[in-house]
Amino acid sequence: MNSSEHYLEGLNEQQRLAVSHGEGPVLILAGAGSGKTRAITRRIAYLIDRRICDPREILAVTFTNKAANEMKERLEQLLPGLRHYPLLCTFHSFGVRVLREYADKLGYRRSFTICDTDDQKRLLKKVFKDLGLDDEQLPVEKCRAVISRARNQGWTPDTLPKQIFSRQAEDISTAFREYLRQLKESNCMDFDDLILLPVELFEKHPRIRERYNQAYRHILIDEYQDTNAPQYKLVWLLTRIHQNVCAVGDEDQSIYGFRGADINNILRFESDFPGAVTIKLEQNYRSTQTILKAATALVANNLDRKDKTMWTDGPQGSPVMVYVAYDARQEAETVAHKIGQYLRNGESKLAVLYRTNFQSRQFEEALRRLDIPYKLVGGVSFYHRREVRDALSCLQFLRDNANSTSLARIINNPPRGIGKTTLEQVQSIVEQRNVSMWDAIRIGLEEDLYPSRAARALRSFAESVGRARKHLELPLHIALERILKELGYIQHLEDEKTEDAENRLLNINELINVARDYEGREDSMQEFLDHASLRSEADDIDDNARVTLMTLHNAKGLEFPVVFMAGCEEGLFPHSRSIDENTLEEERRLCYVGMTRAQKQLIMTYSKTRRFYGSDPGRSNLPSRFLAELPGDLTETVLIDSYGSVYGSNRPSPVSLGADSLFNPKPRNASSYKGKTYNTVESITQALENKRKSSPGFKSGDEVSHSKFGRGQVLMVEKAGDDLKITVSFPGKGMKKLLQSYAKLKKL
DNA sequence: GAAGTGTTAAATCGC
DNA sequence: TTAACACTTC
Repeated sequence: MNSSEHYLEGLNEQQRLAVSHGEGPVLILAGAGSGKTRAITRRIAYLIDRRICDPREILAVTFTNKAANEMKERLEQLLPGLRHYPLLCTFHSFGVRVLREYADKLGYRRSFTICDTDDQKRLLKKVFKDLGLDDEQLPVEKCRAVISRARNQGWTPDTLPKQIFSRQAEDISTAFREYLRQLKESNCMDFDDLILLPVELFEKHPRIRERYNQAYRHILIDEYQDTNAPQYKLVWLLTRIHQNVCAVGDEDQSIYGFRGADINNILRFESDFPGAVTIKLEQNYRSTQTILKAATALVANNLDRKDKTMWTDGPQGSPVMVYVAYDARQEAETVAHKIGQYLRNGESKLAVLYRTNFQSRQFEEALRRLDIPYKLVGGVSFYHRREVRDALSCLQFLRDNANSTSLARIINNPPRGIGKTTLEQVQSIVEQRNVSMWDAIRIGLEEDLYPSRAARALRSFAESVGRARKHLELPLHIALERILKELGYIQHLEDEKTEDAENRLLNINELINVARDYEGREDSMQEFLDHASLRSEADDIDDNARVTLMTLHNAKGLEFPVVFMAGCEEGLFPHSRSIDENTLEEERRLCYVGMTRAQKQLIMTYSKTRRFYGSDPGRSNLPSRFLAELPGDLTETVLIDSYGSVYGSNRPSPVSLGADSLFNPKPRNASSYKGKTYNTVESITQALENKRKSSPGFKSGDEVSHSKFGRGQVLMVEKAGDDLKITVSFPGKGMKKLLQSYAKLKKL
C-alpha cells in the first residue's frame, strides 16, 4: 500500500503519538476542538496501512450513524482504493447486527422489531390498563424512565423495590415485569435491549463471545465519556482475548448522564485496562483565545474532572457577547436580525443553540419573517410523524405477524369496522388461548367465535393482509406502495381532501423514496426498518445549511464560525430539573460544549421573561449563573432597546445600555392584575368589570359539586375570550380548569 | 361504529 | 398554544 503516510501529515506531536500508537489499550483525552475525531480516523488509517490488522478486524464505535458515515468518507480519502472497510457504527447498530444473527439464542426471532420511546410508552400504557394501574398516581413517562434507568443499573423487577425508596416501588416493579413480558412476547426490543441483550448473549455463550473477540481485534470508541454501564460491559466483553481498545473522549463534554452515561467510565479507564497509555490532546484548533478562555473558566467550576489545560495559539478574537432581551420574541427577533447581518457580510455558517426543543419555534418564526432560510434539527422528525409510523407499522406487522403492537396500530386505521367491542373479543381469546393477537383473529374466524358483523370485518381485513403479504416479494419501494394501497391507507388519505391529508400523502411518498435507496440490499426491508428506528436527530444535520437551529445536545462534535446560545436563564439553562436533581455539573458541561462550538464569535442571549404553554403570563427570570461565571473582561453585555424597536426595521441591531429595562419585566406604564399585564388603568377597570359581569353564578370560595370530580371549591373565575374559566380545586384530584362547564358544575 | 365536539394535559436532553 | 383523548351524537 502507499507508504507516503500522509495520514501523519499536519499533526502535532501529541496527535502523532495518539495516531501511531501500536497495540494495547490507549486512552486519548482530547479536549474540545483538539481534532479528536480526526485523530481517531487517522489512527484507523494507520492500523490498516501498517498492516497491523485487516480493515475488517477493526470496529469503530461512533456516537451517531452520521459520524460513522463521515468517518468512512474520510477513510476513503486517506486510503484511496481500499477494498474492505472497518465496521463503523454506533453501539446500538452494532447491537442490532449481533442480534440479527443470534437473537434465537435468547428466545427471540431474528426478525424482531425495534421499539422506540413512543412505542415503549404505548406498550406501557397498555400494561397499565391490563394491570389496572392509575396513571394519575404514577405517570407513564416517569415509570418508563425509572424502568430504563433500572435496567441500565442491572436491576430486575424483583430487585427494584429494594433499590428505590418510593411508595410506588411495588407498582413500578409489577409494571416493569409485565412490560418485559409483553415486549418479548411481541418479539420487540427497546433501545436498552439492543445493548443489554448482546451483553447477555456474550455472557451466556462464551463461544459466540470468543468469535467476536477474534473477529474484531481492534476496537475504537469515540465519545467515550458518554458511554453507559452496559456499553462499558459490552466493550469489556469484546476485549477479553486482546486489549486493543482505544477510547477517545473528554470528561468535560459528558452530557448524557440522564440516559445512563457514566463519566466514571472514562475517569477509571486506566484501572480498567491495566497498562493503558494516556495521551492528552490539549491544543485547541477551533476557537479564538477569548472563547476558549471563557469556556475554560466556566468549566473550571466543576469539581468532577481530570486536569486538562486547553490552549490555542489562534487569534485573540472579539469578546463573548451577552444580549439581554425583554422576552423570548424579542430575543428571537434580535438573533434573526443579527443572523441577517452576518449573512449579508458573507458569513458561511451560523448556529442557534438552545436547551429545549420548544424554544425553536420563536426562532423559526423570526427567521421566516426575515425570509432567512434555516435548517431545523430534531423536533417532530420525519420518522416520528403519524403517517410514517403507520406505514412502517404495516411493514413490521406483515413481516412478523406476532408483532401485536404494530397490528394494534393498523387494524382499524383506516377505519374498517373493527371497533372497541370487537377488539375486546379478540383480546379475550388472546388471554384464554395465550396466543398472539393475529392468531386470535384467525382462530376466532376458524372456530366461528365472533358475531357475524365483526367476523365479516375481520375476515375482510385478514384477506387484505393475505393479499398485501404477497407484495413483500417485490422491490421494497414498490412493495411499500402496493401494501399501503392494499390496506386502504392511501385511499383513505386521498378521500379526506384536506390540506393535512395532502401533506401526509407527501410524507408517504417521501418514505417510498427513501425505501427506493434500499433496493438491492440483501434484506432491504430489514435494513430500511432498522434505519428508521435507529436514526438519530443528529443525522438530519445538513452540512450545507447556512443557518442551523438545534439543541445543545445535538451540537456535540460540530463547529460553526458564529454561534448563538439562546435562553441563558436560571431555570431554563441550567434547567430547573437539573438544579433539583443536583446534576448542575452536567449542565455546566453542556454550556461548555455549546460555547466551544464557536470558532470566531459567540453570542449568548438571555430573556428577562418567558412564557410557558402559550397563554400563561410571562414568568420573569434571572440570568443564568453560567453567565456570571464568565470572566468579565472577556464578555460584553448588550441590552436590547425598548420593546418593538427591532421589528420590521433594517437598522443595525439596537444597542442601548439602559439599566431600567433589565429588572423591570413589564413595558413602561403597565400595571398588573392577577398576573396579567395591562397597559392602562382603564383596561384594568374594564377587566374587573368584565369579570364581574361574566361570573353571575360562581365566585371564588364557593362550594361546588362537579358531575365527574365530585365536591370541590372554586379558586378563581376569569374570562377567557367569550368563555368563562373556572378554576376549582377538588380534594384528591388536584386543580381543574373548567371551561363552559356549568352544566356539570352545581353550586352547593 | 364513525364523525364530531369538548376537555385536558403538556414540555429537558435522545439512541 | 396544540395534540391527544374522552365523550356525545347520530
